[in-house]
Amino acid sequence: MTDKINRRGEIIRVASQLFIKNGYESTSVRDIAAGVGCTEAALYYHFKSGKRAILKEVVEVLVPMLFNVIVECRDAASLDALVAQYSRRLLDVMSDQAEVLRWAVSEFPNFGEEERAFFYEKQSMIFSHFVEMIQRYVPDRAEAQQTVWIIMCISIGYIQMFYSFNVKSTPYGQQVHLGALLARALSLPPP
Amino acid sequence: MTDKINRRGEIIRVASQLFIKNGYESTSVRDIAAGVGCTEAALYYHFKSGKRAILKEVVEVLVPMLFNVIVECRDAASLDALVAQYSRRLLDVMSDQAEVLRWAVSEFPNFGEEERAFFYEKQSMIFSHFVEMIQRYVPDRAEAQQTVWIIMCISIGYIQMFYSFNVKSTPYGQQVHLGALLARALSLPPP
DNA sequence: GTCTATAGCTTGATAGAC
DNA sequence: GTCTATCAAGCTATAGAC
Repeated sequence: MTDKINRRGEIIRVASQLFIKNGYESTSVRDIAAGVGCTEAALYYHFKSGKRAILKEVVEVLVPMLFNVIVECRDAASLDALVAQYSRRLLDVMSDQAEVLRWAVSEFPNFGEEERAFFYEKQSMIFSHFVEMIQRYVPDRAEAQQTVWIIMCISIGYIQMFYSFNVKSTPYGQQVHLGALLARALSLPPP
Repeated sequence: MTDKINRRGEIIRVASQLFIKNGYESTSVRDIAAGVGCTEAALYYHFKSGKRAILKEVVEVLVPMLFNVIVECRDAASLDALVAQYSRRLLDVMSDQAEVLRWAVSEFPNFGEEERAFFYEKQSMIFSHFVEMIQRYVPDRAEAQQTVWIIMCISIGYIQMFYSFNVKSTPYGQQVHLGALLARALSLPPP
């Protein structure tokens, strides 16, 4: 009810940023406390099991961000339109997306059973949802699944390549366009 | 000339493994010394600038591994054959490749200017080389470049998805085949 | 080249007052 | 709920003997 009602949420928010920026191991409980503007001891009041408990809740905030772009592309008129919309939407949130993806890859080995289970559950939900969306245009289920894998692999690879590694196009090559890559890979007319 | 001639190389070898397994930050100089079988002080004899200097040389060993798979697929008779050969070869070394890729993604933000420059130089060399290989079958340069980007993005995405995250295929779906994904994305006959 | 010893710092976590 | 104070354990790095 007071305006400090959300110390806990604030801790998660600050911790997310720090974990993404510096990694879990390199972020100290002190750093988090400083960011929030309280002492370390106060953190241990809110999260009895300490740093690990904070990670767990951060995962529950960040992992959904990884997959949610997809859901927002319902009601496209065709596969072309869906792919165009998807890649536009993905590029909009790319910087965030790239950070979260890089973080997820880095931190995944440190995840415990619970965090992994949560990740797989979200991934699986989104995959099914995506396949259903694609089946409107590609009725054959196996083919729709393959389409989804291609979109997902290209998206992940593209993000890693051009955002995490910040690869510039080579001297000869103009900027690489995600939409064009996806269109070519799915044999759609170029955007 | 003695059999301890390569203490230095041994340090790099052990450090590479530990950095990949636990990350740079979480690997202590003590861990490396223990793995090598000497004291920390001895490490500081071989690497005057300490842990950081070790990272620099580890990068020079690991980054080339990331890209070298590609080079080994010369002299294929067709694009189909090249892609088939490439994905077979990549799957052979996939575990290593996945580990090194995950490590590179994780550690990239900690790289200094020199390490980044080294990374980009290798990446650029391999990209050019790959484009030339593809141009035997796809003479148009822009199209050959796009082909390479598609192969690279799908490979990276596939590795991250199925090795770094260890995503199992969903209930409905059979195992996802890298070669099939690449063939479909490049409009080649399925393998 | 390799060792022992240690300086000087940061870490995650807790006890106990308010 | 939040604080001060403190802890043991860990860290990188160096000095100096052999």
